[in-house]
Amino acid sequence: MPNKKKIAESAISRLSVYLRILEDTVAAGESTVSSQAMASQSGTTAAQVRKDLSLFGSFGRRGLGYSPSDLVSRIRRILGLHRRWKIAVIGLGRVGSALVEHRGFFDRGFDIVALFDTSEFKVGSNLHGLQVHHIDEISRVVHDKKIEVAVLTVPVEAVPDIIDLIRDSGIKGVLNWTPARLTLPDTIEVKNVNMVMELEALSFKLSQRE
Amino acid sequence: MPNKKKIAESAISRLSVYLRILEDTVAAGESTVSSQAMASQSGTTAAQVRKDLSLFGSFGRRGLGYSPSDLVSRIRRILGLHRRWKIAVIGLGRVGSALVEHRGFFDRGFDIVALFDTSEFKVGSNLHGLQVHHIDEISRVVHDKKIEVAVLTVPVEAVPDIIDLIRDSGIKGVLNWTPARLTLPDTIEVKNVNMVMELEALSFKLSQRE
DNA sequence: CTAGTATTGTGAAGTATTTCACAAGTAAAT
DNA sequence: ATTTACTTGTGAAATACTTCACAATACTAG
Ligand SMILES: NC(=O)c1ccc[n+]([C@@H]2O[C@H](COP(=O)([O-])OP(=O)(O)OC[C@H]3O[C@@H](n4cnc5c(N)ncnc54)[C@H](O)[C@@H]3O)[C@@H](O)[C@H]2O)c1
Ligand SMILES: NC(=O)c1ccc[n+]([C@@H]2O[C@H](COP(=O)([O-])OP(=O)(O)OC[C@H]3O[C@@H](n4cnc5c(N)ncnc54)[C@H](O)[C@@H]3O)[C@@H](O)[C@H]2O)c1
Repeated sequence: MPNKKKIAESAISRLSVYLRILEDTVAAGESTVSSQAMASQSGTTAAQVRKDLSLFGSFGRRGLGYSPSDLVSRIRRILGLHRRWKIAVIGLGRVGSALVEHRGFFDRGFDIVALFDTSEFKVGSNLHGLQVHHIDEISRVVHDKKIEVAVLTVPVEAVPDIIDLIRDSGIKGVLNWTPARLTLPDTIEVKNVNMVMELEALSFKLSQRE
Repeated sequence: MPNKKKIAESAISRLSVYLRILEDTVAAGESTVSSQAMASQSGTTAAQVRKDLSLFGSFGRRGLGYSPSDLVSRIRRILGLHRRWKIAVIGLGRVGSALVEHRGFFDRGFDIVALFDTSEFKVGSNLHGLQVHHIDEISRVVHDKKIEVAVLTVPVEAVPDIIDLIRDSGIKGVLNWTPARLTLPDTIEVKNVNMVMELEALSFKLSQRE
């Protein structure tokens, strides 16, 4: 909440990386860590690390370095991870159900608390201890459970059918697994996970090598 | 192969987006498309579209626009998609098997042709018509089948056990689903898919809103 | 043939991001 | 006390990326 200065996307993803490194550093019992140490473990430069941190404050001590445990809480707070987030998964096919069963999200502060589908075989059933709701109930459930983020893992063809429901559900952010380009108001943050685009970027880089 | 000029990562992912839009344009039977039309469908600006394309050549006609079908083949070739790619999946758990059964990769030029695991229940069995090999066979299979890319979907704890095998297997690129930071020579391209980092970026943006 | 409208390709200008480089702070050794 | 070895924080410089703006080209209408 201090400043609404524009922060680069790239700086944010580096902070995520630093956070993991620092958690390892804390676990290893180290009491200080230098920007150089963070840089070499994250594949960037010491100057970049210091600049990234300095966007949010002065967290280190000259001559000494940073306190890993202090920095962990600083970065958690910067990234909004000092609280837990409630997530809904929409579409419980192969990807959706893999996500629901994955404990890695819970471990990092993200609680999957509601599931939605349309299939008559799935609605009403239980998955990993959670009841599957019909997508038409999304507004009510999002409101009741105070859900903020939806992970969208429906077939791309289903997107037009549900985009309005999502828009009006009160959801604040979407992690979109479908290859569709979602049209949502910019009051809703959208992040896309697109495996094919990643493979295409690999293809480009490998092709360039000749 | 024309120029090895450095091309921004961001430009490449936009080209992937343009490609999808152009395929739709072709399917809709349009015979021309303007940079403005591509821009509005992809959420960028007409100048950006033209600049991105001009990094690789002059593909349009002044006053007229571009030929969608011509541009599709141009971009396919730029991205290295004028040929098919052979992919191996390493780790056939929830995520790995979801990927294997997904036809979206095949549809866009990526053939999953080999599977690896260590579990005695999986090695030797069949998945989606493919035999599961033991990871120790990776070098032989990669060589025999001329595989270039591996998708890594093993538990993060297994990464140290297999990183050397991957390094020496002849694989040219890795799509890494694990949260581990892979240490591979830079003759091997690595792309990371990290769901938690995406959620953290969402968390940051939603937190900034207050 | 001319006027009017559309649209590309691209240097130049404008922003954004990364890297440099150094003053300033810390501690240990002597 | 002074020297030496480290290390941060941050303006300034360098690089990278995006946007601007306009000459060049194409077509249609009159
Ligand atoms: N499987 C993969 O490896 C993979 C990889 C990358 C991207 N994706 C994308 O992820 C998405 C899901 O893929 P999948 O393989 O899990 O698909 P899937 O077909 O296995 O599952 C889709 C699920 O969505 C449900 N569904 C259908 N219409 C719905 C609606 N209107 N509302 C709510 N739920 C609905 C279905 O009942 C089903 O349970 C697709 O868009 C796919 O392109 C998949
Ligand atoms: N499940 C998810 O939603 C999800 C989401 C994001 C990232 N991930 C990551 O993807 C990876 C896989 O996740 P998952 O949920 O599919 O795990 P999983 O436990 O379901 O499957 C892992 C598979 O890897 C195999 N394996 C173990 N050691 C191996 C080795 N040395 N060589 C080859 N195969 C080996 C196992 O036999 C198993 O089949 C993990 O690193 C996880 O953090 C998973």
